[in-house]
Amino acid sequence: MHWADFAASRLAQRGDSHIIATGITPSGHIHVGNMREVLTGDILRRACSDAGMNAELAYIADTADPLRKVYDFLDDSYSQYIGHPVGDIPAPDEKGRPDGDGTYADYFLAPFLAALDETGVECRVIDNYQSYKNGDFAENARKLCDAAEQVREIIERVSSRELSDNWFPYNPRGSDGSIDGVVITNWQWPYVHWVDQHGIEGKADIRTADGKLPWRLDWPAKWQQIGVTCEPFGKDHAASGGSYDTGKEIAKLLGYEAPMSMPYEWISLKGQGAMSSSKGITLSARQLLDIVPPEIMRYLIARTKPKRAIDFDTGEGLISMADEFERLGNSIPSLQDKLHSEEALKKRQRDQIEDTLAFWKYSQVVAGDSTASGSGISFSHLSLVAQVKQEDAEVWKSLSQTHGIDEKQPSKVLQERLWRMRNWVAGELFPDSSRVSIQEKINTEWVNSLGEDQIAYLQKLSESTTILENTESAINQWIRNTAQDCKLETKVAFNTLYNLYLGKDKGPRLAALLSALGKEQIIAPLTSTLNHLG
RNA sequence: GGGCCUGUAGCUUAGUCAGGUAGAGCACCUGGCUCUUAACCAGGUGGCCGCGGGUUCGAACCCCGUCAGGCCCGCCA
Repeated sequence: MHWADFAASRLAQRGDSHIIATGITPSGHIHVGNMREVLTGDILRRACSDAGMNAELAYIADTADPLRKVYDFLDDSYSQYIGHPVGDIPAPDEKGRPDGDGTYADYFLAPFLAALDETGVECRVIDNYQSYKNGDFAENARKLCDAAEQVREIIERVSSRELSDNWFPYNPRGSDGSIDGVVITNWQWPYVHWVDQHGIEGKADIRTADGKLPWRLDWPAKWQQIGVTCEPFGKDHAASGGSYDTGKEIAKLLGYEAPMSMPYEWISLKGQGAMSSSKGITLSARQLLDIVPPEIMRYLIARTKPKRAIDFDTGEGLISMADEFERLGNSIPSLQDKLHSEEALKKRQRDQIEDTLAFWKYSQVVAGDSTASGSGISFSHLSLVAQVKQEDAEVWKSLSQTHGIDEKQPSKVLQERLWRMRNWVAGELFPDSSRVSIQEKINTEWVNSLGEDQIAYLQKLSESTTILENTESAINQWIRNTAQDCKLETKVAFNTLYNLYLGKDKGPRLAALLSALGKEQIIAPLTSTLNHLG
């Protein structure tokens, strides 16, 4: 059974209506790791719907969280905003100065939400800072402040850590707007009285956004307010004594049963380590979707159990995963037939087929549409054609010859695949091993190792270039017919030509490659090789 | 120091909760396609299931220990 269906079946035992929550603090570029959280939630939501339950995904933007530090991508002038809610401070401009349009939170949130939309994630966005302003936290904040000693006991016991004497279940903002270094002097509904690091005194109304609950309390308070029944979260929260453990007890204090947990592992970038904004190891959701088709991003998450770490390879690994996805799409009908046929399947086989079908189902950008995501063209082939053909029209023409697509009206999926492929090929993430590079110089060692029959073949090719037309089919005929004339095995002929042009034993469709090169470039290596042989 | 997660073929992994001959995909090899070999189709090679012990008729799975990687038990998410 697919992990999402399994989780849905456990949720079904709790009730038939569910709110799955997910959220992050928009303190910087929102990266692929965060994408896993949201996609995990979205796939679970679909699984619940498929199982006949009502299910909604709530995306909580933690905009009330304070700016922790001046990140590398920010100008030093941001130091004045440390401790201020990210939903309340200005966005950075292109130089990282706090002079951009809109809020800091929106600046990072907007592209991420757009990326979610592209990936087929359906969610209700909840702005946490706004929730504080609306007074949504008032009741829970009151209960927690009234039960301050009990709350302290829970956190100290469960996390086995000692809280400072002046710890209080509410962090008000001081006279400069920062929550850092503010000490509580008194609590009387609805005011928390404080003295800040400048020695200035004041009071915060907990029915407003004059401050916020500390994270370990903010979380369970939100569960209760929103009615969260399940939440995927990073493995850090899941560790014993971590925020989920304390959250469970705090929720009980608030008279609410904690949501079902769903811990997930990190995504790291292959060869670079864990995603970390501060170390500069990061791939934002936007950067990702500029090269990875959304259905393939979904596939990555859907096929991997949440507890398993993902080492994301944006190079060769992406090509092979995308090819796998394409093959999977082609095999769906036969898998379905196999599952429904009378043929006796072992349980293991059946499970495996069911899982595979689920991978495909949950990868679809449009839920329920099981045909739209396949493009019919493998990634590896598309990468080649995209490199060889500069004009899109030429790509469609080539694909119509090789794969029978409609040259005039390529599918939308395919068009999007191509622009992403072009972005990828143009950037640094594209793997060198898949780059097509024509040999600049002839490899004399290789030339000297050529057999008589191969030399005769090259000779014959060279003699017949004058009448050669620069089309794929003409070039293909030229290669094959000449080989036949020389009584050279086709296999050897191709091997020889791959070595001549690419310096490799194998390669992409040679006729396609050569026709894109142009006649002069076809002839030059032939001539220089024959000259070398004298 | 205390706790949690992960370790299965060269790579990605299923199976661990409910013990019953270790299953896939990629790569590789072979064959097929009077279209090419990085396209497509069929078949094949490849596993002391991290390691050591225990329970059992029987262990990848349960128990104890051990090694390796990651995470939490400060702030913050």
